[in-house]
Amino acid sequence: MTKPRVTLKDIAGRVGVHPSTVSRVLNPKTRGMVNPEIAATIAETADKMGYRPNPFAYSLRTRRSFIIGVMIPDIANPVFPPIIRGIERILEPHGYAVVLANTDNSSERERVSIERFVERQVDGLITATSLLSDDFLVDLGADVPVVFVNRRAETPGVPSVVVNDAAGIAAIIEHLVSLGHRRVAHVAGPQLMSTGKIRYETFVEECRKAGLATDATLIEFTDAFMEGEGRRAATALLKREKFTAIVAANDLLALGCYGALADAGLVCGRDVSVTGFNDMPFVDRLQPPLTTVHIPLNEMGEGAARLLLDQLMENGSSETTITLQPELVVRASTGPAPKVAKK
Amino acid sequence: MTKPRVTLKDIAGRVGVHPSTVSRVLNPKTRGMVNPEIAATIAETADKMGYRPNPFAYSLRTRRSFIIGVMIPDIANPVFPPIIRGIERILEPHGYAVVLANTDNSSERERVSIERFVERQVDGLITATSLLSDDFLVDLGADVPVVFVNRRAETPGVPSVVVNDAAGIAAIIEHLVSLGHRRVAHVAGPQLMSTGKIRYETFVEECRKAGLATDATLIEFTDAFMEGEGRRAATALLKREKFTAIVAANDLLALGCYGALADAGLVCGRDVSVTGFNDMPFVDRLQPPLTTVHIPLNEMGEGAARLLLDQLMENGSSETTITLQPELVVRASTGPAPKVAKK
DNA sequence: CCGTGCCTTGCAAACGATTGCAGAAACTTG
DNA sequence: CAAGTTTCTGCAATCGTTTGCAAGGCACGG
Repeated sequence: MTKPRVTLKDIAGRVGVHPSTVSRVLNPKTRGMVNPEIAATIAETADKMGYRPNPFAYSLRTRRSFIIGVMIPDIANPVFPPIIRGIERILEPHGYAVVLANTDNSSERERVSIERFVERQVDGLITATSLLSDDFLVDLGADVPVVFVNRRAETPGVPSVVVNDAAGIAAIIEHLVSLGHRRVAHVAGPQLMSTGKIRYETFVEECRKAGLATDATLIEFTDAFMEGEGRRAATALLKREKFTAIVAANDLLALGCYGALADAGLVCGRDVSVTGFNDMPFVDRLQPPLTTVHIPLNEMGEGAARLLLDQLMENGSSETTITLQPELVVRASTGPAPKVAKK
Repeated sequence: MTKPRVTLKDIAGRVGVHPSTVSRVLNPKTRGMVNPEIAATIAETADKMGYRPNPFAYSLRTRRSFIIGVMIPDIANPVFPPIIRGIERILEPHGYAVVLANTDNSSERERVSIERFVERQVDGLITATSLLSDDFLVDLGADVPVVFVNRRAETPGVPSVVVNDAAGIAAIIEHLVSLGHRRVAHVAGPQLMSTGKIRYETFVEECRKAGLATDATLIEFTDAFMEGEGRRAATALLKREKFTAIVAANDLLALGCYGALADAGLVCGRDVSVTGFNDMPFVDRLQPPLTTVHIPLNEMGEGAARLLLDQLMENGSSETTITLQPELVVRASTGPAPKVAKK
């Protein structure tokens, strides 16, 4: 029993004008073209009849879908929901809908997601921590505006919003040094991702500057920013090295470290300190609460959405990269270095 | 430099047939109509030319968008991501894209979200823990199939997937009784939501059956399933009553109870036991780990998607309500009742 | 050899908007 | 008052599909 939708023609018939006139009235940009009196009548009856433009007809004609694709590794990772809400907060008022794609860190799934997006003719793309190289889109022959979030673009000119990873890592090292730690291990993120790479490089650099131990064996790389990998890496480190603290490249990896420490019968924050990165929701409620670097997730989303809008509206977008400042949050997972480095 | 998309006409021109023939070949249902040899040629060149159907033209003609709207309170609430992934796992292989709407528990925002969905001509709707009455859609004059998840429909015939709340609450009470608790408080959910209501009613019923205290003052209602409300409610309870355990209507409320206990200088799990509901991600890592009722979030999403597909395909869908069984998970937030009920 | 029916295929009309173009009416202006 | 200009509105094409209808070709039976 669907009551058929009201169309421009219906309104036109009612008012006694041509559909194109109705179209012009209903489009703010062209409304000025038509006689104000008639325009008022049209607008009124359109309203009265409950007119809703048919998005397909509109999109077919104008090739604008008002859909934005957002590609993330996994919505179940608490880092992403706030980013997404930030994106939606900005985009929704402009009439855009957001379609999500979870890739589970698989570059294959990234490919098909993007292909799906292009098929669906999204007007723009926001992609978080992607594995693919910058030019994945030109390969597809599509010129969809893209914004990276939490991933630095190699190509200059590709807009992205990132945090100052180096500053965050530096703050962590400084904090650990002030607590007396001298041998600090690093559970590094995937080096294919810009965040993983920069955090690792900064870690090495800052340790050197601070005069800390810089043995290569104090570092263990992971394949993915996931808890399981963190656990594996920390276990390996505990097996081969002595240290009093672990700097994990993000919170999820830190969570894995918690597990490894528990397995080893060590108390996190007393025997070994652990730090994370991101300050994702709920890490303040962990056992123990995690010392980490807070990054403004909401603003990252909003920034990405704004950069995208800039491109969509062809405003000579002034800025192309937004860098946000992180902030160290000290909680109970870090404490004074114990006298003797635990094995 | 967008290379213009390949259309049916392009292919037709290349092969030397009419576009409608190409259309028939590319549509599995009508492919049988056309000469197999020609069909093969067409399929091949379509493939070679990289044909991608224009979704707008298709939707305009057929009035199917292949978009499903999913309405939830807040994606940042860890209960929902697994549900959403479940939905997508089922829907995506059928070509459907999912558009999310966060309502922040505002019925006003629910209204506008639904209106947006209808405007966009979604093919179906899945809505989680909605405040609106069952018939919100008929008011809109739209006949979009709907499935409720985690919300019981009042109207019979409206498909929904829910968990057996009563069994969950019963298990909790049984557990608390076995630990020696006699005075148990309840932080009840909003009574406008079916889950809040059923859990509350079952709580009262089970307390009575088990011979526990049933003072009305042992119960405090909340306006929303949110941490802040849980904290407020638990604080109020602590101020006016004696009890040794709190049954919260869900995990978020339980989290609020944690806060209230900490404020009062009480140790959760020793002085006062706390239970939740849902077993959302990360509650096993809380301080202390939360005793709660596990519900299969992924399956809820999958079930909802399947029920929706049933409606979309007009299969005489056999079942209309899926009820999933919950399971008590005992962790450290519950312990033996202390000798003297804490005030 | 012709009528009947099936198998293919093309034609053209939708679906519901947007928009360049042209013409009619109204208004300036000298 | 004529010529030119502006303002408004309608016409019709277009976006890329799908699909009812009709017609051509061919085989077959009588």
